[in-house]
Amino acid sequence: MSDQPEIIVIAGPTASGKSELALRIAQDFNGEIISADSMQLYRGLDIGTAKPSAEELFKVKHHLLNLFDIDQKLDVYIFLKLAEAAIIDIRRRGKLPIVAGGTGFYIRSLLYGLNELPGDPVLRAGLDRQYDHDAGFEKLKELMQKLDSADYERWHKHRRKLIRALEVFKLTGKSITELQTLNTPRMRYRATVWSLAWERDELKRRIATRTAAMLEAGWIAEAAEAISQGILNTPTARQVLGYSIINEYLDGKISYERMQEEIITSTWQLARRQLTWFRNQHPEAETIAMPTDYSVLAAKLKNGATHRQAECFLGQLKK
RNA sequence: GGCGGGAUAGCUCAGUCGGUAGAGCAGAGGACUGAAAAUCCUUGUGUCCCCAGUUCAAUUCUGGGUCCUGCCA
Repeated sequence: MSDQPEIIVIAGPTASGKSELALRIAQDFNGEIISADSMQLYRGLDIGTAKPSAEELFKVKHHLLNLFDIDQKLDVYIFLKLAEAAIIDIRRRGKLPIVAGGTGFYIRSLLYGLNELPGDPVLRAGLDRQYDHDAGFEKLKELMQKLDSADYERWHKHRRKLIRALEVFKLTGKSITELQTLNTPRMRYRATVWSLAWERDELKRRIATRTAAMLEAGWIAEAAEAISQGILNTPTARQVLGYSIINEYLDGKISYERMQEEIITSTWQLARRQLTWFRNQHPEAETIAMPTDYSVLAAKLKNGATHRQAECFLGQLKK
């Protein structure tokens, strides 16, 4: 039985049916679910992030849901530490960890680890204050051009990434680009990784249908509440899709139909980025053409040896 | 009915003092190692509404037509 995977990962774009599949697998294989979703980590964004229902939460234990308030700042590293701890916890209790979510960056960091580069929240907060605005960006570029031309070349259009590069440079005296190239990330788990893939138009239809359902389920009231709590000005949670569009509707700037259309469009754009990510960043993943009968997938797991981590590593970073 | 404005990329529109045209959005592809549901990069041939006229040459000028739209009746 040593051939069995240590963890199962179900990835894919939004509205691809990850949660549903994870739930069935968890029930049939004595598992618990770890959400790999940057926004489900927050309390209050239930409908808007399509969190599992109370009933589903009752059936199967879920981890990494509702752990933070909306005004708290999050990042991959925080997720990574929590997810690693959750895996250890679940396995210690003899259960199967099932990671399910659409935040590819988080999933990859869990599977391959993050280079042990230093981070200093206090330093970064200072850098944010100094450079994370249009005026500061110009100064940041000038500074980085002098300090480290490799980082500057790579990131001079991404303010945030340049700030992180500066942070690492200040802590180590070295270029983040250089440090990231030091070792090749390899799979750290014996994992079965599935990437759910739908035919394009079908996924679009699912997104449209689900958006309508979410709005009918009370998303607008939920958003109004989050907005009154200031979500639009929070450091991380303000990036959630939908809420600022709903805000425009609440302000009377756009019609209901327009709001719904814009949400569907943004959701599709998200899905496309996710598809690009899973297509190119996950050599270990097996693509599952949806819809696929659950029985077929369950059989795959029972047969074991579905993981293929041994030969998987991420390609060298391009210069 | 009268007097205007408009008709150009899937959408909103710019432009061509006559040499067959370009932005934003959408769409497509890509990147991504501490904000990732974010951020960024690449990618634009379409009867320039129709017909006739002037011209070497008309989407651009002239005339007629069709369809939108504003104000007055």
